[in-house]
Amino acid sequence: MNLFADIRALVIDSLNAMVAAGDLPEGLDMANVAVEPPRDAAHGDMATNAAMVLAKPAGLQPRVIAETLAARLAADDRIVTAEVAGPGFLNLRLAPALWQAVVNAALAAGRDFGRSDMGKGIKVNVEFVSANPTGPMHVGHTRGAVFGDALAALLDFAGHEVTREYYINDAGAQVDVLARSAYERYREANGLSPEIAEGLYPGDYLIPVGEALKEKYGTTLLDKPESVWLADIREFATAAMLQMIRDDLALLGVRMDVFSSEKAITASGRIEEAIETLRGMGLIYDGTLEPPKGKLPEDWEEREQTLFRSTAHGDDVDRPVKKSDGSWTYFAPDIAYHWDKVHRGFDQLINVFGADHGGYVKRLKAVVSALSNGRVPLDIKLTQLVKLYKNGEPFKMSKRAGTFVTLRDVVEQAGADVTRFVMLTRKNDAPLDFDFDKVLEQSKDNPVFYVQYAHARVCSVIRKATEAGIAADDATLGAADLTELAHEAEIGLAKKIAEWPRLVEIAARGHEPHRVAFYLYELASDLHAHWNRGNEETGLRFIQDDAAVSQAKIALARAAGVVISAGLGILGVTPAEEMR
RNA sequence: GGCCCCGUAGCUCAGGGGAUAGAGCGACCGCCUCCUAAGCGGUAGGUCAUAGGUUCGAAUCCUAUCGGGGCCGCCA
Repeated sequence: MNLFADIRALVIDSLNAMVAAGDLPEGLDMANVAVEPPRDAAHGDMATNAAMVLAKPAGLQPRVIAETLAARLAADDRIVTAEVAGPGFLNLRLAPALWQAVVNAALAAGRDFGRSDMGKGIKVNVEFVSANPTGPMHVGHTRGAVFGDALAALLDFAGHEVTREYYINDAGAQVDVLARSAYERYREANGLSPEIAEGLYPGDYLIPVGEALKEKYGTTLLDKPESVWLADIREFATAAMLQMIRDDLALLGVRMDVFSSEKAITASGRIEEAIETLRGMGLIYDGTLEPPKGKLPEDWEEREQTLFRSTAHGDDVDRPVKKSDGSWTYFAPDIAYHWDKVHRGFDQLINVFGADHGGYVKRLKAVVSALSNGRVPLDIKLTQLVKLYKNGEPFKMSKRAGTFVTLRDVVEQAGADVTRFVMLTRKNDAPLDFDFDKVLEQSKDNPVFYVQYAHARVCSVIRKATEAGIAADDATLGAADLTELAHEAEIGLAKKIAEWPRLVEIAARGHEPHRVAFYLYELASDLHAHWNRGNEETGLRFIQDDAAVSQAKIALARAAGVVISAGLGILGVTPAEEMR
């Protein structure tokens, strides 16, 4: 049940009736007609811009349209008043029964309240994390993991068919470096001193891998040339790293549906297929690139390479797919991988990358555009840096030094719920400060706590009522007579609840899970405020002497709790039943 | 040099064509005999970086400029 959608439908019907009656010309585009909550609640419950949007194409004064529309809307028994205001806004007041019905709908649907079918039949692939399998996940990966997982959950809630996917970069030079690093740890496990040369991965996490290699190979690989052991150790170490990454993701409650391997795609011949397909479109050619403007690299020299004409699909320059020695660039398997995704029948692709991959956005969009003939949109969400603070001091992370702060460090200190919520209370493209001290604070300064507390209060009311002998189970609350729920403060809370289905669609459409977090904060705030009004006006308390009246009021609280629970579910945060 | 993101209250940030631009923190003043005061109410605080443009209407869209960050052919 989406009350805003219902009323918009009523407005559109009324406009069509006006067309039929000759009050409006035919053929008007009503796509921009919106029904939304007014900025100022004093204006009414909902406002529509219909008259202003249609005035110009209809060749009429906005107020003329608004007056006629108002008269028609007022005839519907759901509309109490329809007033023309300002330049042509139409402010609507709705019958209290509609808001009460929202409470009923929330109780009937439970955590499914707000689910949408806007994504029905749309297959979406959300690729996220895709960290190199060369070490544990760090803080930056954590943000991408949380964002991608919440976005996937949001799209699912909005009715899409969602696949969570991880692309394993297990074919490039970095996994050779991993193999060499692991080999040194293998030597170490055999009592030799490791030589962690410059450029190898120095982290301790490879020590157990070295020991496992000793278990498997004993001393047989010692003092053998790299050509003997590289491939085997690479495979072994990559598998170990991937398992570590899966464990890290599990700490956050993130589970992937599909792991795609760069190595497998390369071996499958997909690269050649994809490049030939592009060549058939005239988008592959041999040529040379202009040197980058500004600071010229010292060793710049012109070389002929195989290039992808990405400029034909919106990129700024064409991009090399082959190095001058004829081997593939990193971009080539990416082309094959995205071609593979298109071929798997997805209708929309979403990639979540760190902001340092910003330079790849245009060329990947060009690839997907070319290979899907423009059918499949690719949205790339870049997550900005996370700055960690503790005791007022910034935490540094440096993968090279082996001293970077890992996902595990963060989750063990802050907990998965807190980590997830905090990382979602910011737009993906804004930098994020993560202060361990603030994030663990139990006060209203901490949004995680604040929202959790609101949910716990609802649970508390239900417990108290039950103890007092008032049935407050969902079935009873769902059947409660809500006509008692008429106070302006109670209707106000119901209105906030009514915004939830609309919020879900807006957030899903924009691929913006942070909107859920902000909405939950607002809803929690409304609930806390309403709770405190009970101090002054005892008639607003949830538990009253009369059981039936109590049940109506508790139903309202429970409806808010249901929405908080559903929203936290999307964010991957457990709703607290009590605070400790 | 080019491309991408950002610039909104003292601070951290929402809002991203619509009415008088919001929240939290910090400051100040109030609220517990009462379902959790782990909370609530109020006051103060703004040339929405700047300058043009589009529009009935711009913090929001476009252009330019300034400031911050990121990226920029054989690294992944």
